[in-house]
Amino acid sequence: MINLNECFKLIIGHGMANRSDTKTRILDAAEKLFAERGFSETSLRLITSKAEVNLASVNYHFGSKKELIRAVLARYLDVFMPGASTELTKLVQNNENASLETIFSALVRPLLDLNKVRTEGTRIFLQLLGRGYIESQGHLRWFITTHYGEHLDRFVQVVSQSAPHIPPAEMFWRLHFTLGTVVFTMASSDALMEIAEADFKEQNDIESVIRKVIPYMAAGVAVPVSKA
Amino acid sequence: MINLNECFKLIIGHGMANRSDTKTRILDAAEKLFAERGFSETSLRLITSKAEVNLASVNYHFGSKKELIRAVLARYLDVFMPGASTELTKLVQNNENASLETIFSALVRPLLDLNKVRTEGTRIFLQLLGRGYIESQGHLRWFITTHYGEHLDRFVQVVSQSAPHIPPAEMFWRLHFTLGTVVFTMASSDALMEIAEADFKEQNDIESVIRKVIPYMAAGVAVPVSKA
DNA sequence: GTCTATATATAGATAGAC
DNA sequence: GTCTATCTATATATAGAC
Repeated sequence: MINLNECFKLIIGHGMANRSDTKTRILDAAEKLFAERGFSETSLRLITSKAEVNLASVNYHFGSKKELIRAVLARYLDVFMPGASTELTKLVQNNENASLETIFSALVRPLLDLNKVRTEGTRIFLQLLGRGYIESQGHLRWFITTHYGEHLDRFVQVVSQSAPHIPPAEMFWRLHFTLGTVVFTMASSDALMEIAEADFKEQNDIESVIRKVIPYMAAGVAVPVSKA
Repeated sequence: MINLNECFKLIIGHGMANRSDTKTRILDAAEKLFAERGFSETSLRLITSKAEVNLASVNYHFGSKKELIRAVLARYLDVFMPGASTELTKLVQNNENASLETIFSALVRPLLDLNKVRTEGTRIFLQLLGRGYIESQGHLRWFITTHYGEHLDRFVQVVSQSAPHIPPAEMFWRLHFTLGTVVFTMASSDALMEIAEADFKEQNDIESVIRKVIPYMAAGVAVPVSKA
């Protein structure tokens, strides 16, 4: 008498989980929960129960919760960052003086491509990014800037070139205002879409929200510095 | 032989703490820690040890941590909200068609007045607001909208009137983008000011950051709606 | 690799003496 | 009103059998 589980093991190899592998199941469950509830409000217990894997497997595969968080984000950043850089390069080649709105819009395609990688990928990624910048006291900021710094620098460079009337120090502030805008919007996007639906009968998805926020941010970044 | 503590009790009444009263000491310690570290990262143990009061006194005076959080915010909102409404009223009386930048700027004085109420009051209040909107899953949002809804409605009304080319649904989104901008900026203001100092030798305080962010937000809210 | 069981830490909240 | 001591819940992390 052998049970179903043992039967699978015989077919696909010993020690290999039947369904998709445990590591992936953890990442998939974790990213959804992190995006919805935030990092500190999501326990490993909740993750492993949703993933239908053992509690101890998180530490086996990732070492700690912090490293799991980084792994969840890395899976997206490794796709998005090179994609974004490619788009920026194409843009600069074709159009020396692209507008800010064009530059921001160039990031939309790489963002939406994340939906091909995983269901609701775009929404989840942006919410994760939001949570990450807001919640974590440094370790994610550090992780992102050290691992993807060259892409970020490239972005800053292209934006600065497109708005040469903004001095570097002012641009620093405005890009952080922009980060705040997008990060907060994405972290609360579910709630905001619900309200927009209830109060204005507006149907939105993550793309339409992105399209709304781009003009706002582009106008803010480029507004002339007041002389006061 | 009586000690100093007993002596104070004899003078100012029994059961009354000598220093400022326990409730206030808790509020003062809590608001600093909440602003710096966020709500869920701040334990009652940390608060009471900084306040030099007993752990149990939080529950005695406030009932729960959630209620303490609300009390901390209420102490500021009760000053700020009426002040802001007064400024808006004055503005509308003097100037039917005030610009968005003027409207936002009208809130600066009530904000800075919080520095008179308590040391670093402005910074702490804005950081708390940022943390509150970002962290809490509803209970603070609910508290703010139900207790201060009329002031918020008034603000929305004045802004909408100043940008009549923006339809209400679009204004809803843009005001939330604005909320995100200010809230994220304030929650990370300490880090941003440090970086600006290190990288650009720029000395900033909370007022100068507010002055920087206003033109950004005003431009974003008023930018014409794209026809796409 | 995966499981059970547990170590260890820390949280919010409360009972009851004073 | 304030204290000590403790309850209860929940967290991350790990040891060791399989």
